[in-house]
Amino acid sequence: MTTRWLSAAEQRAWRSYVSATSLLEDTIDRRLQAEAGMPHLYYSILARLSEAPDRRLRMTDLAEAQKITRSRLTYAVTRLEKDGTVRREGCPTDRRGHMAVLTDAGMALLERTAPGHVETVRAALFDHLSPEQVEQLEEICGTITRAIQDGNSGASGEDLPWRRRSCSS
Amino acid sequence: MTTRWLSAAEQRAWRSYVSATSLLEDTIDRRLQAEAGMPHLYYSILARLSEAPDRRLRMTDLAEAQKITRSRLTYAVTRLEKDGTVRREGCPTDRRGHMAVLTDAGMALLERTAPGHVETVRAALFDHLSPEQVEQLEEICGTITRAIQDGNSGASGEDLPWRRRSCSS
DNA sequence: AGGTATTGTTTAAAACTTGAACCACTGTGC
DNA sequence: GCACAGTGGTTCAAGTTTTAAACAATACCT
Repeated sequence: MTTRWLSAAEQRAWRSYVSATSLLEDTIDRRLQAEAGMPHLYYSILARLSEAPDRRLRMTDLAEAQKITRSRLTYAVTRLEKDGTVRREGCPTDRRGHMAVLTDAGMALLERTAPGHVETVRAALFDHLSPEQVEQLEEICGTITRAIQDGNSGASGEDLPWRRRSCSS
Repeated sequence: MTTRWLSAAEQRAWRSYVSATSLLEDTIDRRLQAEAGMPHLYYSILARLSEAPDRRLRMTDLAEAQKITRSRLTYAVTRLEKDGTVRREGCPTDRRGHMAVLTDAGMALLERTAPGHVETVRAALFDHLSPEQVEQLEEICGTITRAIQDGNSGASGEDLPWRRRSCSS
């Protein structure tokens, strides 16, 4: 079967996408590192916890929500625990389980750094997008997510673990 | 000054963006790791070289194009050289300089793995987007890139180096 | 009970990033 | 010509992160 290469328009869009996302991720990481002392992944773990009922989540659920391996999450939470932003608690209903709990210090850190983070996101995106574009963005990203998740459970059947990590850059 | 939080629509779009981009980057990395034996960054270095005149680029230019530090690029190219996909050559016009050159083996690897890569990108994006959405995506990503690049040279004046890495996840 | 699947951690190795120091060379001003 | 600031690129050591493969403890099923 012969390859269906990208059209010119698709290539332009793809390149634009790759550089924009990588630039933006760098920008966010830099800012978060400076102000919260942690990269985006760790910050987003805290943010996720802050929205969970009782500010706590099972390790496995958290890993799944963040789409990372449990091993990786264990490492991350260990570090966050050292920072004092997260605490582990045993799970009452399942003695194998552990909950990651956002501490008050963690919540305080979020409250202190969220404005800067939002400012970054605004400056990079929303201050320059029309309301229509915001909707378009959501729609497109939703499509991407659905495409990947359907594709994954379908074709290869594989789930976790995964490696995170013209020829379309 | 009080924080301008994200509107509901902006939050939805932002979350959608974050999970889509991270999922997609994972998917691409996994596939490229499996088929080309390298993560996306390295692959994209090869791809970039393949399009340059004479399949070669000055180290600094390459670093700038990829938006990474020279140090990081040195590391990457060293690895690619071990793989045999890139070779270093001295620069004829500036004896300080070095060119990274895509080898025949590197080109062959690209040709062998590009179809799979394109397939990944198609399956995740373009097979599910209308032509209008493709244009919207390009436009939005262009806006992001411009916003970040203008913002960087303006406010803080800083350039390189940078650190690569409710509270908006 | 006995076997199997989950949960989460540990471990050791490998991959990567960073920042600073550094050498070789270039270009500029005097 | 010659100091001298600047550029191009690498090296180095330290630190961070990721991975895969065990592993122990517990739960679930029959």
